Amino acid sequence: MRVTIAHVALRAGVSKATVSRVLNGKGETDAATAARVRRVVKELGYVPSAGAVSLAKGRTGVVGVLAPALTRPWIAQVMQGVVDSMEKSGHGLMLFTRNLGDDSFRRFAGQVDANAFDGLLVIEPEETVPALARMASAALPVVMISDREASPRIPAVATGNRSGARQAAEHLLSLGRRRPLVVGGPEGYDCAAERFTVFTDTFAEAGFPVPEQACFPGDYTGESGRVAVTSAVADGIEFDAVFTHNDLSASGVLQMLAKAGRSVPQDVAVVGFDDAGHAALGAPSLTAVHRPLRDIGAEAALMLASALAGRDVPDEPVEIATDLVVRDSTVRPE
Amino acid sequence: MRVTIAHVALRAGVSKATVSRVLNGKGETDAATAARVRRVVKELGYVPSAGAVSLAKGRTGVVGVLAPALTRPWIAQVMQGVVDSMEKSGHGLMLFTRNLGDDSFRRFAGQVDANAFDGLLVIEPEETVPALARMASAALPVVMISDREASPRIPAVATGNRSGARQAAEHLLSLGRRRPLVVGGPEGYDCAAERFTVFTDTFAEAGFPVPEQACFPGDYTGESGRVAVTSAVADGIEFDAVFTHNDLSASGVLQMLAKAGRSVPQDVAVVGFDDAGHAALGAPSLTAVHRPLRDIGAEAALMLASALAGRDVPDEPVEIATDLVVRDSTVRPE
DNA sequence: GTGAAAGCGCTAACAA
DNA sequence: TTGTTAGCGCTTTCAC
Repeated sequence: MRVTIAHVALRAGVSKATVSRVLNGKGETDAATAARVRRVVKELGYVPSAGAVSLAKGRTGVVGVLAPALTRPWIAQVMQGVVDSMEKSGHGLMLFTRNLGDDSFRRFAGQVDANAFDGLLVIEPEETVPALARMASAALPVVMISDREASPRIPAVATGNRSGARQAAEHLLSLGRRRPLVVGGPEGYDCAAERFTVFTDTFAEAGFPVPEQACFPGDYTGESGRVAVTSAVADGIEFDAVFTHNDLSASGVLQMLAKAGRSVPQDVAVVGFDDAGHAALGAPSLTAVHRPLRDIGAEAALMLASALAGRDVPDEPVEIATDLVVRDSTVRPE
Repeated sequence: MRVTIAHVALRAGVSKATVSRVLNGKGETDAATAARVRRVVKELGYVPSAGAVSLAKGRTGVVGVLAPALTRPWIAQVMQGVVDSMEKSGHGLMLFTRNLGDDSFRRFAGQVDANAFDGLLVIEPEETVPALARMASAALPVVMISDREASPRIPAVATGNRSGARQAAEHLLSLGRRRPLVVGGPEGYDCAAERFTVFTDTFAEAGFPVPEQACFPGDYTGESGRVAVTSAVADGIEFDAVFTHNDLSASGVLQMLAKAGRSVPQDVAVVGFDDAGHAALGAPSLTAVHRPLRDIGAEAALMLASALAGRDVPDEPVEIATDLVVRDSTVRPE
């Protein structure tokens, strides 16, 4: 049978209250008593029941984390940052993904209603923001990782979609490229929309608007990169650069450019996004917007821990700087 | 203030016990009473407190999941399978990684001692197996995902390290390759050791033992693939094939072979492992042992759910079949 | 400094 | 069929 606080109390010859005090460091306790209690705790291998503690304290020590899906490499990176940071602050983390659609979110919301969490950390909340805002206003600390316009009163860490897209555009412009192809992300994804808008705006401001037929929707897979290049070539669209919204589709682009006989970077310069995994590994290696994903996750978790500790957190979204890592796909080494 | 079962009881004009019965479908309840209770529950938006329920029932509805780290793509895939499957079975999942070393495991073990979980799911337990065995024998259901020799009494799902390594070797042998280079994984990783042993054994059995200098340790990064090829070439080691322990190091290999002027697959055939992400995307695309990672995760979660439901689970490790996906890096399309 | 007692919000015997 | 009474294991007033 489980060792409970009652066993410890009995054996140490004190009351349960005293054991609790010693363990939580609350109130004054006689040094000798405390030592005795601690010895018995060790002898019995007593560990307080997490459930009972949280029922009594009204806090669970657990935060709920909601992510879109773990299979996209950048999210896995962010999550690792979150996990590490949360571990350090001593919080448990219950993981939910929205991989199975609405149902997934309902499960998450159900746990929230069941008071299972002290706080929430949501990655790319998208359409769930209104629901989150409601939870946040019910005195539940919420932090999100998102580039979306900050929702009122939900602290956020921005992932650099805007700054990254601008860096990519400026890099290509500085190389004299004027006619980029853009391979985007899925319709309805904010991150995709932002990267797209900022990139094309930057080109337009420089006097080189990107024509509509040079813009291809994508789905963050290699296939969408291949399709974009194939159809651009087939349609006779002229281009001297390609900006893709992630590294995977950039791979597809490089692959297809090779088949089409366009040399990289001479004929076409290619820039990817995220730099989360294999960007450095291709031939040619891929120039990419690097997002410090682990740091982003860790920062968000830290903010949440702060909020849980009663400290206050920045109102403004915290921007984590991106940087462009230049590799062979835009600048051939001399 | 939170709505509790007492509020519902009061408003419905029944006792808390009746509300509980209606909600849990236990015992007989008058249809009219039940309907009234349900109406009040809806009106008040009552959701039972997860903590209180688990304290009273002695079950938390939560399983602890311990993974090595999320940043390796294959693990992220497995985890997604686990998450999806667990969501369907209605269990919560607390995530821990061993990313921060011993400390991480201690935190996990602490939660176990605190009775925070109904069951445990561990990916690549490695050196933690003895500790897990202890937990398992304390009547806590444990399932692991591992190719390691099954620990006594811990149900396991095997990830196909052995079968995959054999498929890779047989494929290369069938292509007439006789002198493979092997780029392994980190020392001390069981998975690496198994892939290595099975691969070299298969070659040896065919009459072509792999010399020691053709075997390179690695760390699952692209860099280790580059280093292996570079030093093999520098040392004048002859080879007509490379087997790497994951896709990432295969990328490094391909990259370096290109620089060294060896054509793939004519001069050198390359086989990767996992097929978890970008294998299809290189130029040439990579032949790789494909592991159905999502399925592996889902299967393990299913087994755990079975165990939690009191059904019994297979003693023998469940093997999920791997298959070899042949691409351009071993067989040039006609 | 320490103990007794009253909860935290729920479930489960046992009666009625 | 339903209510009453004890807990689940801990924390936290309030006395002493």
